[in-house]
Amino acid sequence: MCPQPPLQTSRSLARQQREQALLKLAQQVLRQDGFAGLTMDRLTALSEVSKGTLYNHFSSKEDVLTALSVDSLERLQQLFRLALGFTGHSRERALALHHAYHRFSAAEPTLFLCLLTAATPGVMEKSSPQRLQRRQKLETELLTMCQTVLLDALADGSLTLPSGTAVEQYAFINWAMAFGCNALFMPLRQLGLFAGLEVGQVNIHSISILFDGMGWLPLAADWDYQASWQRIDQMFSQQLSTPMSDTFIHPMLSNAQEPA
Amino acid sequence: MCPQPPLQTSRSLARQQREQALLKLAQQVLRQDGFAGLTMDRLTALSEVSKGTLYNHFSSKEDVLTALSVDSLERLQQLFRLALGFTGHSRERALALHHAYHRFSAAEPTLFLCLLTAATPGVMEKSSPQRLQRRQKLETELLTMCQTVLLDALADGSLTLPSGTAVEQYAFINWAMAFGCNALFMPLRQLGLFAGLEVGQVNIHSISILFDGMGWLPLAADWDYQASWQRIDQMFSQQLSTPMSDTFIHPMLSNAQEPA
DNA sequence: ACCTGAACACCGTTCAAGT
DNA sequence: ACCTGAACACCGTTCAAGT
Repeated sequence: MCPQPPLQTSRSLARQQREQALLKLAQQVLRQDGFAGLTMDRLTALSEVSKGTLYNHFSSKEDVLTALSVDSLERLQQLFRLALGFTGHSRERALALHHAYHRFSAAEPTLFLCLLTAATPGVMEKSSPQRLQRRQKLETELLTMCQTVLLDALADGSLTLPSGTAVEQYAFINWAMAFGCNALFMPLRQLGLFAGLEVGQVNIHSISILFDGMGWLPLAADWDYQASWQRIDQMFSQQLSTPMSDTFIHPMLSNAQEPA
Repeated sequence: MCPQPPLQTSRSLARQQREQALLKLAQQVLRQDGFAGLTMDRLTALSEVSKGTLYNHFSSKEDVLTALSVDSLERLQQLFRLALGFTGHSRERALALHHAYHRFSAAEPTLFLCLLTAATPGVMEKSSPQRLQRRQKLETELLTMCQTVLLDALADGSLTLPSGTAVEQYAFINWAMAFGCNALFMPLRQLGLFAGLEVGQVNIHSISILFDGMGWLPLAADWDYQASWQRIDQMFSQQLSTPMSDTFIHPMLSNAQEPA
Protein backbone atom coordinates (compact mmCIF):
# COMPACT_ATOMS: atom_id res chain seq x y z
CA MET A 1 0.00 0.00 0.00
CA CYS A 2 2.69 2.42 0.93
CA PRO A 3 4.38 3.23 -2.37
CA GLN A 4 7.56 1.31 -1.60
CA PRO A 5 8.99 3.02 1.48
CA PRO A 6 12.54 2.86 0.16
CA LEU A 7 14.69 0.69 2.37
CA GLN A 8 17.87 2.52 1.62
CA THR A 9 16.32 5.80 2.61
CA SER A 10 14.84 4.50 5.81
CA ARG A 11 18.16 2.92 6.62
CA SER A 12 20.04 6.09 5.96
CA LEU A 13 17.39 7.90 7.97
CA ALA A 14 18.10 5.65 10.93
CA ARG A 15 21.76 6.26 10.43
CA GLN A 16 21.16 9.99 10.43
CA GLN A 17 19.08 9.81 13.58
CA ARG A 18 21.80 7.85 15.32
CA GLU A 19 24.34 10.40 14.24
CA GLN A 20 22.18 13.16 15.65
CA ALA A 21 21.86 11.23 18.91
CA LEU A 22 25.64 10.86 19.08
CA LEU A 23 26.10 14.57 18.49
CA LYS A 24 23.58 15.33 21.23
CA LEU A 25 25.63 13.20 23.58
CA ALA A 26 28.83 14.91 22.50
CA GLN A 27 27.26 18.26 23.35
CA GLN A 28 26.29 16.92 26.74
CA VAL A 29 29.87 15.85 27.40
CA LEU A 30 31.19 19.24 26.29
CA ARG A 31 28.80 21.00 28.64
CA GLN A 32 29.54 18.75 31.60
CA ASP A 33 33.26 18.11 31.26
CA GLY A 34 34.45 20.83 28.92
CA PHE A 35 36.20 20.44 25.62
CA ALA A 36 39.16 18.74 27.24
CA GLY A 37 36.78 16.15 28.64
CA LEU A 38 35.51 15.00 25.29
CA THR A 39 37.03 11.61 24.50
CA MET A 40 35.90 8.92 22.13
CA ASP A 41 35.84 6.48 25.06
CA ARG A 42 33.46 8.66 27.01
CA LEU A 43 31.27 9.16 23.98
CA THR A 44 30.90 5.42 23.33
CA ALA A 45 30.34 4.76 27.00
CA LEU A 46 27.41 7.17 27.07
CA SER A 47 26.03 5.95 23.78
CA GLU A 48 24.72 2.54 22.80
CA VAL A 49 27.17 1.96 20.00
CA SER A 50 30.66 0.55 19.96
CA LYS A 51 33.81 2.40 19.08
CA GLY A 52 33.87 0.87 15.64
CA THR A 53 30.44 2.23 14.88
CA LEU A 54 31.41 5.61 16.25
CA TYR A 55 34.31 5.67 13.80
CA ASN A 56 31.88 4.57 11.14
CA HIS A 57 30.21 7.95 11.62
CA PHE A 58 33.16 10.18 12.37
CA SER A 59 36.63 9.82 10.94
CA SER A 60 38.24 11.22 14.08
CA LYS A 61 37.56 13.02 17.31
CA GLU A 62 38.06 16.33 15.54
CA ASP A 63 35.52 15.23 12.95
CA VAL A 64 32.96 15.13 15.76
CA LEU A 65 33.67 18.78 16.49
CA THR A 66 33.37 19.71 12.83
CA ALA A 67 30.11 17.76 12.68
CA LEU A 68 28.86 19.83 15.61
CA SER A 69 29.86 22.98 13.77
CA VAL A 70 27.92 21.78 10.71
CA ASP A 71 24.93 21.24 12.96
CA SER A 72 25.37 24.74 14.31
CA LEU A 73 25.42 26.21 10.84
CA GLU A 74 22.26 24.33 9.96
CA ARG A 75 20.50 25.78 12.96
CA LEU A 76 21.84 29.20 12.12
CA GLN A 77 20.42 28.76 8.65
CA GLN A 78 17.01 28.04 10.10
CA LEU A 79 17.23 31.21 12.14
CA PHE A 80 18.41 33.15 9.11
CA ARG A 81 15.34 31.97 7.19
CA LEU A 82 13.14 33.33 9.94
CA ALA A 83 15.11 36.57 9.96
CA LEU A 84 14.67 37.07 6.23
CA GLY A 85 10.93 36.73 6.74
CA PHE A 86 10.81 39.67 9.11
CA THR A 87 8.54 42.44 7.89
CA GLY A 88 10.45 45.67 7.63
CA HIS A 89 12.82 47.64 5.47
CA SER A 90 16.11 46.16 4.30
CA ARG A 91 18.26 47.50 7.12
CA GLU A 92 15.81 46.04 9.62
CA ARG A 93 16.02 42.67 7.91
CA ALA A 94 19.81 42.84 8.07
CA LEU A 95 19.46 43.66 11.74
CA ALA A 96 17.29 40.57 12.04
CA LEU A 97 20.12 38.48 10.58
CA HIS A 98 22.51 39.81 13.19
CA HIS A 99 19.89 39.17 15.82
CA ALA A 100 19.67 35.56 14.67
CA TYR A 101 23.43 35.18 14.95
CA HIS A 102 23.45 36.72 18.39
CA ARG A 103 20.46 34.70 19.56
CA PHE A 104 22.17 31.52 18.53
CA SER A 105 25.44 32.36 20.26
CA ALA A 106 23.56 33.27 23.43
CA ALA A 107 21.16 30.32 23.41
CA GLU A 108 23.78 27.74 22.45
CA PRO A 109 27.12 28.84 23.88
CA THR A 110 28.56 25.35 23.58
CA LEU A 111 27.64 24.98 19.93
CA PHE A 112 28.97 28.44 19.27
CA LEU A 113 32.28 27.41 20.82
CA CYS A 114 32.24 24.45 18.44
CA LEU A 115 32.01 26.93 15.59
CA LEU A 116 35.06 28.70 16.99
CA THR A 117 36.96 25.49 17.61
CA ALA A 118 36.16 24.05 14.20
CA ALA A 119 37.74 27.11 12.57
CA THR A 120 41.00 26.13 14.19
CA PRO A 121 43.73 24.54 12.05
CA GLY A 122 44.34 21.62 14.40
CA VAL A 123 40.70 20.59 14.02
CA MET A 124 40.43 21.24 10.30
CA GLU A 125 43.53 19.17 9.61
CA LYS A 126 41.99 16.11 11.20
CA SER A 127 38.43 16.40 9.94
CA SER A 128 37.08 14.43 7.01
CA PRO A 129 37.06 16.20 3.64
CA GLN A 130 33.36 15.45 3.16
CA ARG A 131 32.44 17.15 6.42
CA LEU A 132 34.61 20.14 5.60
CA GLN A 133 32.94 20.36 2.22
CA ARG A 134 29.52 20.25 3.83
CA ARG A 135 30.55 23.08 6.10
CA GLN A 136 31.88 25.12 3.23
CA LYS A 137 28.62 24.69 1.37
CA LEU A 138 26.60 25.82 4.37
CA GLU A 139 28.84 28.79 5.00
CA THR A 140 28.44 29.83 1.39
CA GLU A 141 24.68 29.55 1.66
CA LEU A 142 24.62 31.67 4.79
CA LEU A 143 26.74 34.33 3.16
CA THR A 144 24.44 34.24 0.16
CA MET A 145 21.51 34.90 2.47
CA CYS A 146 23.35 37.94 3.81
CA GLN A 147 23.97 39.12 0.29
CA THR A 148 20.28 38.79 -0.49
CA VAL A 149 19.47 41.57 1.92
CA LEU A 150 22.33 43.67 0.66
CA LEU A 151 21.07 43.31 -2.91
CA ASP A 152 17.57 44.27 -1.80
CA ALA A 153 18.99 47.37 -0.19
CA LEU A 154 20.89 48.27 -3.34
CA ALA A 155 17.72 47.72 -5.36
CA ASP A 156 15.53 49.98 -3.26
CA GLY A 157 18.22 52.62 -3.00
CA SER A 158 18.68 52.55 0.78
CA LEU A 159 22.26 51.46 0.22
CA THR A 160 24.77 52.57 -2.40
CA LEU A 161 27.96 50.76 -3.28
CA PRO A 162 31.09 52.86 -3.60
CA SER A 163 32.69 52.11 -6.94
CA GLY A 164 35.12 49.22 -6.85
CA THR A 165 33.33 47.47 -4.02
CA ALA A 166 31.82 44.01 -4.31
CA VAL A 167 28.71 42.97 -2.41
CA GLU A 168 30.72 40.01 -1.20
CA GLN A 169 32.95 42.40 0.67
CA TYR A 170 30.08 43.87 2.63
CA ALA A 171 28.79 40.40 3.43
CA PHE A 172 32.21 39.40 4.68
CA ILE A 173 32.58 42.47 6.87
CA ASN A 174 29.22 41.82 8.47
CA TRP A 175 30.09 38.20 9.04
CA ALA A 176 33.46 39.12 10.51
CA MET A 177 31.98 41.68 12.85
CA ALA A 178 29.32 39.29 14.11
CA PHE A 179 31.86 36.52 14.56
CA GLY A 180 34.38 38.80 16.27
CA CYS A 181 31.88 40.26 18.72
CA ASN A 182 30.29 36.99 19.68
CA ALA A 183 33.43 34.86 19.63
CA LEU A 184 35.67 37.24 21.53
CA PHE A 185 33.18 38.14 24.17
CA MET A 186 33.11 34.77 25.87
CA PRO A 187 36.85 34.09 26.17
CA LEU A 188 37.60 37.69 27.16
CA ARG A 189 34.90 37.51 29.79
CA GLN A 190 36.43 34.30 31.02
CA LEU A 191 39.74 36.13 31.33
CA GLY A 192 38.00 38.72 33.46
CA LEU A 193 37.87 41.50 30.88
CA PHE A 194 34.90 43.70 30.07
CA ALA A 195 33.10 42.79 33.23
CA GLY A 196 30.98 45.91 32.87
CA LEU A 197 29.77 45.33 29.34
CA GLU A 198 26.59 43.57 28.32
CA VAL A 199 26.74 41.42 25.19
CA GLY A 200 23.41 42.33 23.71
CA GLN A 201 23.98 46.05 24.02
CA VAL A 202 27.47 45.89 22.57
CA ASN A 203 26.06 43.88 19.71
CA ILE A 204 23.29 46.31 18.83
CA HIS A 205 25.70 49.17 19.12
CA SER A 206 28.36 47.64 16.90
CA ILE A 207 25.78 46.82 14.23
CA SER A 208 24.46 50.38 14.30
CA ILE A 209 27.96 51.71 13.80
CA LEU A 210 28.61 49.26 10.98
CA PHE A 211 25.40 50.03 9.10
CA ASP A 212 25.76 53.77 9.63
CA GLY A 213 29.30 53.51 8.33
CA MET A 214 27.99 51.81 5.22
CA GLY A 215 25.52 54.66 4.85
CA TRP A 216 22.58 52.28 5.05
CA LEU A 217 19.37 54.27 5.28
CA PRO A 218 17.58 55.08 7.43
CA LEU A 219 20.53 55.96 9.66
CA ALA A 220 20.45 55.23 13.37
CA ALA A 221 19.69 58.87 14.07
CA ASP A 222 16.50 58.68 12.00
CA TRP A 223 15.06 55.40 13.19
CA ASP A 224 14.58 53.64 16.50
CA TYR A 225 16.52 50.43 15.93
CA GLN A 226 16.32 49.56 19.60
CA ALA A 227 12.59 49.16 19.00
CA SER A 228 13.22 47.18 15.83
CA TRP A 229 15.50 44.86 17.78
CA GLN A 230 12.73 44.23 20.28
CA ARG A 231 10.19 43.58 17.57
CA ILE A 232 12.61 41.15 15.96
CA ASP A 233 13.16 39.48 19.29
CA GLN A 234 9.42 39.03 19.76
CA MET A 235 9.04 37.64 16.26
CA PHE A 236 11.71 35.03 16.99
CA SER A 237 10.27 34.12 20.36
CA GLN A 238 6.85 33.54 18.83
CA GLN A 239 8.07 31.53 15.87
CA LEU A 240 10.37 29.39 17.95
CA SER A 241 7.86 28.57 20.66
CA THR A 242 5.78 26.71 18.08
CA PRO A 243 6.27 23.68 15.79
CA MET A 244 9.29 24.28 13.60
CA SER A 245 11.76 22.45 15.84
CA ASP A 246 10.19 19.26 14.42
CA THR A 247 11.00 20.15 10.87
CA PHE A 248 14.43 21.08 12.09
CA ILE A 249 15.41 17.85 13.76
CA HIS A 250 14.26 15.60 10.92
CA PRO A 251 14.30 17.60 7.74
CA MET A 252 13.73 14.42 5.75
CA LEU A 253 10.59 13.28 7.51
CA SER A 254 8.39 15.00 4.99
CA ASN A 255 9.72 12.61 2.36
CA ALA A 256 9.63 9.52 4.50
CA GLN A 257 6.24 9.80 6.12
CA GLU A 258 2.90 9.24 4.44
CA PRO A 259 -0.47 10.44 5.75
CA ALA A 260 -2.31 7.48 7.33
CA MET B 1 83.87 45.82 39.44
CA CYS B 2 80.60 44.83 37.95
CA PRO B 3 78.00 45.81 40.56
CA GLN B 4 77.10 42.22 41.45
CA PRO B 5 75.70 40.70 38.26
CA PRO B 6 72.93 38.85 40.07
CA LEU B 7 73.21 35.11 39.59
CA GLN B 8 69.52 34.50 39.95
CA THR B 9 68.81 36.93 37.17
CA SER B 10 71.37 35.47 34.80
CA ARG B 11 69.99 32.04 35.53
CA SER B 12 66.45 33.10 34.92
CA LEU B 13 67.70 34.85 31.81
CA ALA B 14 69.15 31.60 30.52
CA ARG B 15 65.90 29.91 31.36
CA GLN B 16 64.01 32.54 29.43
CA GLN B 17 66.29 32.19 26.43
CA ARG B 18 65.81 28.45 26.42
CA GLU B 19 62.08 28.91 26.59
CA GLN B 20 62.25 31.25 23.61
CA ALA B 21 64.32 28.70 21.72
CA LEU B 22 61.73 26.02 22.47
CA LEU B 23 58.96 28.27 21.26
CA LYS B 24 60.89 28.99 18.08
CA LEU B 25 61.14 25.25 17.50
CA ALA B 26 57.45 24.81 18.21
CA GLN B 27 56.69 27.41 15.54
CA GLN B 28 58.91 25.55 13.13
CA VAL B 29 57.01 22.33 13.76
CA LEU B 30 53.68 24.11 13.32
CA ARG B 31 54.81 25.53 10.01
CA GLN B 32 56.23 22.26 8.72
CA ASP B 33 53.77 19.70 10.03
CA GLY B 34 50.72 21.74 10.92
CA PHE B 35 49.00 22.01 14.27
CA ALA B 36 48.15 18.33 14.28
CA GLY B 37 51.85 17.58 13.89
CA LEU B 38 52.90 19.31 17.08
CA THR B 39 53.72 16.68 19.68
CA MET B 40 55.82 16.90 22.79
CA ASP B 41 57.97 14.05 21.47
CA ARG B 42 58.75 15.91 18.30
CA LEU B 43 59.51 19.07 20.23
CA THR B 44 62.02 17.36 22.53
CA ALA B 45 63.57 15.51 19.61
CA LEU B 46 64.27 18.79 17.82
CA SER B 47 65.45 20.52 20.96
CA GLU B 48 68.38 19.75 23.22
CA VAL B 49 66.37 19.22 26.35
CA SER B 50 64.61 16.20 27.72
CA LYS B 51 60.91 15.77 28.17
CA GLY B 52 61.18 16.46 31.87
CA THR B 53 62.76 19.83 31.19
CA LEU B 54 60.15 20.60 28.56
CA TYR B 55 57.48 20.00 31.17
CA ASN B 56 59.49 22.17 33.50
CA HIS B 57 58.71 25.03 31.14
CA PHE B 58 55.22 24.15 29.97
CA SER B 59 52.57 22.46 32.03
CA SER B 60 51.06 20.77 28.96
CA LYS B 61 51.07 20.70 25.21
CA GLU B 62 48.28 23.26 25.20
CA ASP B 63 50.39 25.44 27.47
CA VAL B 64 52.90 25.63 24.63
CA LEU B 65 50.22 27.04 22.36
CA THR B 66 49.16 29.56 24.97
CA ALA B 67 52.81 30.52 25.42
CA LEU B 68 53.02 31.13 21.68
CA SER B 69 49.93 33.31 21.91
CA VAL B 70 51.56 35.29 24.71
CA ASP B 71 54.58 35.75 22.49
CA SER B 72 52.30 36.93 19.73
CA LEU B 73 50.66 39.48 21.97
CA GLU B 74 54.06 40.77 23.04
CA ARG B 75 55.05 41.29 19.44
CA LEU B 76 51.72 42.91 18.74
CA GLN B 77 52.39 45.24 21.64
CA GLN B 78 55.71 46.25 20.09
CA LEU B 79 53.93 47.03 16.85
CA PHE B 80 51.23 48.95 18.73
CA ARG B 81 53.93 51.10 20.33
CA LEU B 82 55.25 51.97 16.91
CA ALA B 83 51.72 52.66 15.70
CA LEU B 84 51.03 55.07 18.54
CA GLY B 85 54.17 56.96 17.56
CA PHE B 86 52.84 57.67 14.08
CA THR B 87 52.56 61.37 13.35
CA GLY B 88 49.04 62.25 12.34
CA HIS B 89 45.60 62.99 13.71
CA SER B 90 43.84 60.61 16.05
CA ARG B 91 41.92 58.68 13.41
CA GLU B 92 45.16 58.11 11.53
CA ARG B 93 46.80 56.79 14.67
CA ALA B 94 43.86 54.43 15.17
CA LEU B 95 44.30 53.35 11.58
CA ALA B 96 47.95 52.70 12.41
CA LEU B 97 46.86 50.38 15.22
CA HIS B 98 44.72 48.40 12.82
CA HIS B 99 47.59 48.37 10.38
CA ALA B 100 49.82 46.89 13.06
CA TYR B 101 47.28 44.17 13.72
CA HIS B 102 46.94 43.40 10.05
CA ARG B 103 50.67 43.49 9.45
CA PHE B 104 51.21 41.00 12.22
CA SER B 105 48.55 38.61 10.96
CA ALA B 106 50.01 38.79 7.46
CA ALA B 107 53.66 38.51 8.47
CA GLU B 108 53.13 35.78 11.03
CA PRO B 109 50.21 33.65 9.92
CA THR B 110 51.28 30.78 12.14
CA LEU B 111 51.50 32.92 15.25
CA PHE B 112 48.19 34.48 14.40
CA LEU B 113 46.64 31.03 14.21
CA CYS B 114 48.09 30.42 17.67
CA LEU B 115 46.15 33.46 18.86
CA LEU B 116 43.01 31.94 17.40
CA THR B 117 43.72 28.49 18.78
CA ALA B 118 44.59 29.79 22.23
CA ALA B 119 41.16 31.44 22.44
CA THR B 120 39.62 28.00 22.15
CA PRO B 121 38.16 26.36 25.28
CA GLY B 122 40.00 23.08 24.80
CA VAL B 123 43.31 24.93 24.93
CA MET B 124 42.39 27.29 27.74
CA GLU B 125 41.22 24.42 29.92
CA LYS B 126 44.62 22.77 29.77
CA SER B 127 46.88 25.81 30.01
CA SER B 128 48.59 26.88 33.22
CA PRO B 129 46.85 29.60 35.21
CA GLN B 130 50.01 31.71 35.26
CA ARG B 131 50.25 31.74 31.50
CA LEU B 132 46.58 32.58 31.14
CA GLN B 133 47.05 35.40 33.61
CA ARG B 134 50.00 36.72 31.64
CA ARG B 135 47.88 36.67 28.54
CA GLN B 136 45.04 38.46 30.23
CA LYS B 137 47.41 41.17 31.40
CA LEU B 138 48.78 41.66 27.89
CA GLU B 139 45.35 41.73 26.37
CA THR B 140 44.31 44.38 28.86
CA GLU B 141 47.37 46.44 28.03
CA LEU B 142 46.68 46.23 24.32
CA LEU B 143 43.09 47.31 24.82
CA THR B 144 44.31 50.17 26.98
CA MET B 145 46.53 51.29 24.13
CA CYS B 146 43.48 51.31 21.87
CA GLN B 147 41.59 53.35 24.42
CA THR B 148 44.44 55.86 24.53
CA VAL B 149 43.76 56.88 20.95
CA LEU B 150 40.03 56.96 21.57
CA LEU B 151 40.54 59.27 24.53
CA ASP B 152 42.78 61.52 22.43
CA ALA B 153 40.05 61.72 19.83
CA LEU B 154 37.47 62.58 22.45
CA ALA B 155 39.80 65.24 23.84
CA ASP B 156 40.44 66.96 20.51
CA GLY B 157 36.78 66.74 19.53
CA SER B 158 37.20 64.56 16.45
CA LEU B 159 35.09 61.93 18.16
CA THR B 160 32.00 62.28 20.32
CA LEU B 161 30.57 59.60 22.55
CA PRO B 162 26.83 59.05 22.41
CA SER B 163 25.45 59.20 25.93
CA GLY B 164 25.46 55.89 27.72
CA THR B 165 28.46 54.58 25.81
CA ALA B 166 31.73 53.62 27.47
CA VAL B 167 35.10 54.03 25.75
CA GLU B 168 35.67 50.38 26.55
CA GLN B 169 32.83 49.50 24.21
CA TYR B 170 34.45 51.25 21.28
CA ALA B 171 37.75 49.59 22.05
CA PHE B 172 36.06 46.20 22.12
CA ILE B 173 34.26 46.76 18.84
CA ASN B 174 37.51 47.70 17.14
CA TRP B 175 39.23 44.69 18.59
CA ALA B 176 36.40 42.40 17.54
CA MET B 177 36.34 43.74 14.01
CA ALA B 178 40.09 43.35 13.58
CA PHE B 179 40.01 39.87 15.03
CA GLY B 180 37.01 38.83 12.96
CA CYS B 181 38.42 40.10 9.68
CA ASN B 182 41.88 38.65 10.15
CA ALA B 183 40.85 35.41 11.83
CA LEU B 184 38.03 34.51 9.47
CA PHE B 185 39.83 35.34 6.31
CA MET B 186 42.34 32.52 6.49
CA PRO B 187 39.99 29.60 7.29
CA LEU B 188 37.36 30.83 4.82
CA ARG B 189 40.02 31.13 2.16
CA GLN B 190 41.12 27.62 2.97
CA LEU B 191 37.54 26.50 2.44
CA GLY B 192 37.64 28.13 -0.97
CA LEU B 193 35.48 31.14 -0.16
CA PHE B 194 36.16 34.75 -1.10
CA ALA B 195 38.71 33.79 -3.70
CA GLY B 196 38.27 37.18 -5.32
CA LEU B 197 38.85 39.33 -2.25
CA GLU B 198 42.15 40.77 -1.13
CA VAL B 199 42.82 40.88 2.60
CA GLY B 200 44.48 44.26 2.78
CA GLN B 201 41.74 46.00 0.83
CA VAL B 202 38.95 44.40 2.82
CA ASN B 203 40.74 45.47 5.96
CA ILE B 204 41.11 49.11 4.98
CA HIS B 205 37.54 49.18 3.82
CA SER B 206 36.11 47.66 6.96
CA ILE B 207 38.05 50.08 9.14
CA SER B 208 36.81 53.03 7.10
CA ILE B 209 33.24 51.87 7.55
CA LEU B 210 33.76 51.34 11.26
CA PHE B 211 35.33 54.76 11.87
CA ASP B 212 32.80 56.54 9.67
CA GLY B 213 30.05 54.79 11.58
CA MET B 214 31.54 56.10 14.82
CA GLY B 215 31.50 59.56 13.29
CA TRP B 216 35.25 59.87 13.72
CA LEU B 217 36.48 63.00 11.91
CA PRO B 218 37.71 63.55 9.33
CA LEU B 219 35.36 61.15 7.58
CA ALA B 220 36.57 58.95 4.75
CA ALA B 221 34.99 61.29 2.23
CA ASP B 222 37.11 64.18 3.49
CA TRP B 223 40.48 62.51 3.79
CA ASP B 224 42.58 60.12 1.72
CA TYR B 225 43.05 57.26 4.13
CA GLN B 226 44.44 55.06 1.41
CA ALA B 227 47.38 57.45 1.38
CA SER B 228 47.55 57.41 5.17
CA TRP B 229 47.68 53.62 5.07
CA GLN B 230 50.62 53.75 2.72
CA ARG B 231 52.44 56.30 4.86
CA ILE B 232 51.84 54.10 7.88
CA ASP B 233 53.12 51.12 5.96
CA GLN B 234 56.30 52.97 5.05
CA MET B 235 56.80 54.06 8.63
CA PHE B 236 56.58 50.46 9.81
CA SER B 237 58.88 49.18 7.10
CA GLN B 238 61.51 51.73 8.02
CA GLN B 239 61.30 51.19 11.75
CA LEU B 240 61.32 47.44 11.48
CA SER B 241 64.25 47.18 9.07
CA THR B 242 66.51 48.66 11.76
CA PRO B 243 67.62 47.72 15.29
CA MET B 244 64.58 47.16 17.46
CA SER B 245 64.35 43.41 16.88
CA ASP B 246 67.32 43.15 19.28
CA THR B 247 65.56 44.88 22.09
CA PHE B 248 62.55 42.76 21.31
CA ILE B 249 64.14 39.36 21.57
CA HIS B 250 66.02 40.03 24.77
CA PRO B 251 64.27 42.81 26.61
CA MET B 252 66.45 42.13 29.65
CA LEU B 253 69.82 42.34 27.97
CA SER B 254 70.15 46.01 28.78
CA ASN B 255 70.19 45.09 32.46
CA ALA B 256 72.42 42.08 32.14
CA GLN B 257 75.19 43.28 29.91
CA GLU B 258 77.95 45.71 30.81
CA PRO B 259 80.06 47.66 28.32
CA ALA B 260 83.54 46.08 28.10
C1' DA C 1 68.35 22.57 42.35
C1' DC C 2 67.83 20.83 38.04
C1' DC C 3 68.06 17.47 34.43
C1' DT C 4 67.13 12.82 32.40
C1' DG C 5 64.56 9.26 29.88
C1' DA C 6 62.43 5.05 30.95
C1' DA C 7 57.96 3.84 32.51
C1' DC C 8 53.19 4.70 32.81
C1' DA C 9 48.62 5.83 31.54
C1' DC C 10 45.35 7.46 28.72
C1' DC C 11 43.14 7.63 24.67
C1' DG C 12 42.68 7.74 19.53
C1' DT C 13 42.33 4.36 15.92
C1' DT C 14 42.17 -0.15 13.70
C1' DC C 15 40.72 -4.69 12.42
C1' DA C 16 39.86 -9.70 12.85
C1' DA C 17 35.98 -12.03 14.27
C1' DG C 18 31.14 -12.18 14.73
C1' DT C 19 26.08 -11.49 13.24
C1' DA D 1 26.64 -5.02 5.10
C1' DC D 2 27.29 -3.68 9.53
C1' DC D 3 28.54 -4.10 14.27
C1' DT D 4 31.79 -5.34 18.10
C1' DG D 5 35.48 -4.66 21.47
C1' DA D 6 39.96 -6.40 22.19
C1' DA D 7 44.40 -5.07 20.61
C1' DC D 8 47.51 -1.71 19.02
C1' DA D 9 50.02 2.46 18.68
C1' DC D 10 50.88 6.89 19.65
C1' DC D 11 51.68 10.35 22.61
C1' DG D 12 50.96 13.19 26.84
C1' DT D 13 52.65 13.14 31.51
C1' DT D 14 55.19 11.60 35.58
C1' DC D 15 58.88 10.41 38.61
C1' DA D 16 62.77 7.68 40.52
C1' DA D 17 67.45 8.03 39.75
C1' DG D 18 71.27 10.71 38.54
C1' DT D 19 74.37 15.03 38.50
